[in-house]
Amino acid sequence: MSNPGEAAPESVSAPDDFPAQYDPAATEAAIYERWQQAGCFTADASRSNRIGGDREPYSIVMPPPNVTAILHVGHGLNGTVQDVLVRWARMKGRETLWLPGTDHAGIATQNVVEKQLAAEGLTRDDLGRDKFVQRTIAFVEETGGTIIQQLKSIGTSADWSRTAYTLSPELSVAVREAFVRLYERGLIYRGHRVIHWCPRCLTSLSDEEAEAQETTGALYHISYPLADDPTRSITVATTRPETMLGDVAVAVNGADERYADLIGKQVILPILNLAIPVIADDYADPAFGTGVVKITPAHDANDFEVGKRHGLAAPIVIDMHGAMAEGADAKGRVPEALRGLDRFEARKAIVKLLEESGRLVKRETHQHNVRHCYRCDTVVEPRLSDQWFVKMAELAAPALEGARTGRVRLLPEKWVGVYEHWMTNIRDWNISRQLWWGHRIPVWYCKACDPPQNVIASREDLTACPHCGGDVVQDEDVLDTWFSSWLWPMSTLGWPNEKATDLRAFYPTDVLVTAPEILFFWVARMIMAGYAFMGDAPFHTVYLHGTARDTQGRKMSKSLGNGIDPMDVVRLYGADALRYTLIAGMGMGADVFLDPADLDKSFATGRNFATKLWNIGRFLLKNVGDGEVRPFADLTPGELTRTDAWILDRLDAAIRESDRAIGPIKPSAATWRDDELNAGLRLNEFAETARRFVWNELADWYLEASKTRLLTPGADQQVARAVLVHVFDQALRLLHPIVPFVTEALWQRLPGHVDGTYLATSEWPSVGTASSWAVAAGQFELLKEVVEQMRRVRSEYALPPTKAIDAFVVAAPELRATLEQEAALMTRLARTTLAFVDGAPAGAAANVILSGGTQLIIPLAGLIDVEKECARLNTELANLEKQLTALEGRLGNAGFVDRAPANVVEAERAKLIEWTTRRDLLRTRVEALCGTG
RNA sequence: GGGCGAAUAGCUCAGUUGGUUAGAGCGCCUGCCUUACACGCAGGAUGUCGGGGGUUCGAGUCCCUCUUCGCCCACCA
Repeated sequence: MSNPGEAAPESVSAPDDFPAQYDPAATEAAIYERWQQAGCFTADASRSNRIGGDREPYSIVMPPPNVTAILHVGHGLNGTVQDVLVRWARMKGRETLWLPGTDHAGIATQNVVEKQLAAEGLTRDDLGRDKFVQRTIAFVEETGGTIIQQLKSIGTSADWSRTAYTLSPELSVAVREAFVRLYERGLIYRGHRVIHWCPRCLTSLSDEEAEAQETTGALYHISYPLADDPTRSITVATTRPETMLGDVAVAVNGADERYADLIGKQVILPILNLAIPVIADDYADPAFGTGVVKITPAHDANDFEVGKRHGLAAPIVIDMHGAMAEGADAKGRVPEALRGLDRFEARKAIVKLLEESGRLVKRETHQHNVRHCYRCDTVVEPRLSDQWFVKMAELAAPALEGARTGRVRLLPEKWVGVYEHWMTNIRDWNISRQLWWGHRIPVWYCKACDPPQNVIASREDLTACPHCGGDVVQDEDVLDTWFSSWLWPMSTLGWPNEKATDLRAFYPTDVLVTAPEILFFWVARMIMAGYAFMGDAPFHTVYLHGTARDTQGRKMSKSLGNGIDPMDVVRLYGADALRYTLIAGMGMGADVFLDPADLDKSFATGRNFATKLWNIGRFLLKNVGDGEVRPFADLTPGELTRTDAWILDRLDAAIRESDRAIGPIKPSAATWRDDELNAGLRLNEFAETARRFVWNELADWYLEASKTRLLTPGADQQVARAVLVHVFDQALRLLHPIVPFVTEALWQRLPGHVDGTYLATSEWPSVGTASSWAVAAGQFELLKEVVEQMRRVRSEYALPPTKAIDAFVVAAPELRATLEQEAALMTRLARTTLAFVDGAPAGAAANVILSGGTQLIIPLAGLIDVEKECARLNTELANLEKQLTALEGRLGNAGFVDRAPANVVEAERAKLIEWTTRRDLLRTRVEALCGTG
């Protein structure tokens, strides 16, 4: 993390400041500070071409972490993905805005503060609402900035000048506006029904916040005797016997013949000895349990509906804390002995009472889902109460349509089905919470007026009733946190002020990056809000990334203690190592596996790569120096060597593949075309492409091949210097989105670097005029093949590097001329001298047939095991002949020749010629070396 | 119970509309401290693409089926 007390160094590019070992801790903070001072991440809305500027905008809103959160690997993963996209877009010349912020996180934050109070022996009621809110504000101010600082330390290139907060005055205006508009459209209403209630958090929850968990419970069969004939009884099955105190009926299916004669009769509710009716309702499923279900309207959402259909009362026998109590309509329903008992204790007590009275027929284990509070994991209690709801079907329609038409795409695509399923079966959203921390519901009640005028939703605080001027009181509840989050892409840009510059410049945004867990909580609702309030989707792409897991595949979590603190990784190996490891390890939507017990091993990939880059930089500085370098653009094709052509060709390939892996940056039309729907956002492919280029091509071949040129004064030395600087410069640009710090540090040190310019805001590479390099690049490929084969032979026969060997090359005239020119280079790279001959030398030798029919023969009299070499060659020959037979078969097949695409057939024909030549040569070698037997 | 997805090297995964001898990283084996890098260099091994059937000139890729694992949703008490 940057140390605020320490000024950023003047320059990090002094040549003597190039330590042999890369030290991320020393460089990263300073570089981040300079980016910020230079305003690299600040978006200029006026440049957006949506409001007359000269650039296309690119914007991402950051999923706001909870204001009191501490960075975990999940944030790291999420932030890094976005940062890669944002840095890429910025370098591609888009006016780029990454808008950060935090979420006030109603329940979560309130819980934390209540825990603090509990440690002091206090409850929120002891403080009272105002003091509690003040205390929470103070707590958030004190600790709330931590995650922002942590995000900075991993390189987050967000525009901090626009940092938003879901509970800020500006966003509160948006929340009220959204509420009132929906209320006025009749889409927000107050409902009296059974909702999910957390008896610990003491608030209602939405369906999404009440998470189902598979639980092994018991199904209790209880017999209810008939009122007019105690010898007969009816048996009900229930998982929650404690709720029977609130029973008002038992229901059977009207079509169930077993119970047809009982409908309309009365049964006696055990324990209470209360007569309740037997009713017929389709809700009772004859196939489940006994086919008889007890009806407890106040404590089960389905029973409530049944009760409503039959005009039954809804006695409440469990209070807000989950304890047995006589609530509304429940006079005399909770026996003295059970009052105040926790619901689970009461269950045991009631089961015992039933057992004693012989009413418990049987108890069987039963697998079922029990809902738990997503914040505190307490078993949710269905509770009858008045809550505010949003009618969702109307809002869902355009959001569903948006996904179907390709206005919004979801990646990976498997989530589309999940999204559609949820949208088409959407249920109304309970948005009121009985909390103190959050947006107060903007509704006031007048005692004097009659319905519906007594309920007033207002954008402004009300002190008097607009109808009668009398006293009003505001609704005590607050809104679900997600009611502010769902407006995030609009509210952070200035909505509801539709003239706001940022809103016009940057809405709709581009990509939303988040975890699939909050697809319904947040993403789907944002899309709905976008259509409802702005008439368009808030983004064109939703990228749902995977989860960080330990080596056993368990999700990293605080409670399991298997998490990794990203700050540890930053301290030990640097933010780049963290970022590279995460990006490289994360396939599209796939989870990332890390070992919390072995950080060294887990982050070796990223650490090693950063070190490699650093060392390439050191090599460059040492061999190129910081003297003047010819501009790459001034080089003429004739000056370039085959090696230069090859690396330039590879660079172009790397650029092309990188762009294809990340892009397209946005849909080519208003909606995504079918062939674009699944394109891009393969960040791991991007990482691998860039890595392969820098490491396996630039470092392993170009650098090695250029050493002599760089050390030999003359014109070619200047060409080599120019190409090397150019290619490394381009490579740093390519890698910058993934490993911004080390690339910036190196880029600043490149010869010719202009002070005050930053890689972070420099241009993304574009492909050169590759066609002029293609032939020479192909020649280098052959050279490379020769070197690789000579190395292989050396290794195979365990010939020490000090042992001098000659290799004979037999090649077609034009190839031979080329190879002869590169003899010195090949000799150096393979540590083997070459002789060019017309015929293959006799005697014991290692034999290699290369592409183009070139033969490599390495005489190894006394060193070679002829038998072994013959075996190897014979195997190779046999394989080749098998492949040839198959190939000939394919080409002899009319079906193939007629129906396969022309280019495929063409390629197969070329292959046939190549393979035939190779086979013939191989045969000759086998005969020469091993005899005809 | 409904829906969606996956099964490819020891591990994690690529393999885009069917078309070369199926790839990468990590791990593993061998040899090297070669003047940027041992956090490195060079070389190597490893797959009846879950089983079975089908369509096709051709199937890891398309269809059917079975098996096994995920994920999402759900008011069977």
